[in-house]
Amino acid sequence: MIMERKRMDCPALPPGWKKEEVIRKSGLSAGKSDVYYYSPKGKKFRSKPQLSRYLGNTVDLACFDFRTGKMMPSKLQKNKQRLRNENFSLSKLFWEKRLEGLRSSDITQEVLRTMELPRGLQSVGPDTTDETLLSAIASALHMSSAPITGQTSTAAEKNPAIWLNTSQPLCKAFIVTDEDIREQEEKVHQARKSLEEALMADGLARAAELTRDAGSEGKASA
Amino acid sequence: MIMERKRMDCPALPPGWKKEEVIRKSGLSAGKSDVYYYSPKGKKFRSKPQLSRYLGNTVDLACFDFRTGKMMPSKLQKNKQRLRNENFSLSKLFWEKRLEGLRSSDITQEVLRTMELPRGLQSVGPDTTDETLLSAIASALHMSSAPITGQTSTAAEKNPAIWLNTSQPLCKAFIVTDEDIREQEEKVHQARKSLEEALMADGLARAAELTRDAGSEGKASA
DNA sequence: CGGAGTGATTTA
DNA sequence: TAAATCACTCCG
Repeated sequence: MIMERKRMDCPALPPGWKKEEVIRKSGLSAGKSDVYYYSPKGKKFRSKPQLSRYLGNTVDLACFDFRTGKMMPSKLQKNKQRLRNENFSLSKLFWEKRLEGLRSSDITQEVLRTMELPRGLQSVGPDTTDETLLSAIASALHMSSAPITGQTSTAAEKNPAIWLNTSQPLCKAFIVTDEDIREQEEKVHQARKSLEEALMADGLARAAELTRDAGSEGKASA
Repeated sequence: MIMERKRMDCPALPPGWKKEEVIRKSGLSAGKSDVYYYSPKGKKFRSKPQLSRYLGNTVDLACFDFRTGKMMPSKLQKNKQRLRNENFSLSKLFWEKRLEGLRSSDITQEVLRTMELPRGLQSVGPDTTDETLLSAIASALHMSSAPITGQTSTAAEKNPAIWLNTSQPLCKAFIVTDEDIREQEEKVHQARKSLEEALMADGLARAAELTRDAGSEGKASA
């Protein structure tokens, strides 16, 4: 029988980290449980994102199952799917960002240079030849203008990578209407906003986490 | 741009019911939307089955389209077709379920005997007569036929185990239709699962608590 | 512990 | 496959 409510060593994490499971005793969720982790210094973590932010890339939590405290290779699959989608979004953001850059260098570009980027974004960023830019434009247009070609490419929508990697049927996407242009402008606007928010949020989160850590540890050691 | 996140009157439902549509803002399903309904008293409903269970026979939702909030006569056909097929083996399911209940009950009894139980549960556990089994079935049925007794137990809906603590007015639940039985088949299954989980969890929690207490007292008296 | 928001699973 | 339902996470 498992001992709940006790801080257990967690082999999947670095030495000194503990895991605790607390059963809810009443309310609608009676019987459900909450899982917490404690750093070697005693800081309490209540969620995987929180843990992730703290550990950064010192530990890869991609396969880490927060509830069980174990590495679950099976999760990798699902994460891959997720990553793919994230790459997708990031690709979109990145290229829309590029387009925007053609018109004006902007605040967001500044931000990008001055802070660490999400992994997915970095991997997309490096190649900036005209050819890839063109593909990206076509791709971006395609994604938001299915009606133009009459296509309904579910695959492309969910996995733009297939469009980004193919050198081919993008020409069709250039049959564009005014409305599509307007639509795209809105997309760019929203994308910029989203990106800024995401980056800001991430940066702030890290800062906040670190600040709190300092606070907690201060208390703990006091 | 449409204003989402606003509770709209829903003419297809009784007066006072509201409908809300919320767009998912992030994650894999970003852009998709969820539809919720709110009863006149403000209770939130997240799916048609949930709504159905609550409204029961007071409102016929056969043609009700949950997403749009409107009556769609076209839906009726499919429902009738499906029901006819299922009626085929309904009584059989019911009795199979009853037999299965005997077995399942025994399994749970094992659990009950091997660990300490919350006070309310103890009174239920030891007794294995047909009477308690009947009560259990009635209780379970009751959960899916709130309209019959006019009761609305949020707690019961979310955590069936809570019903084990109530001793009563289950007899009314036996005014049941074939469809109710079919639905119940699934309910019973889920309820049993939840119950076992809840008992296990609760038992473990108590055991842990006792262990800890014993430990503390030991230290204290030492 | 609650509950909104999102992931995971089931259904049509 | 997508839509509908259900389950869970995560933070207040």
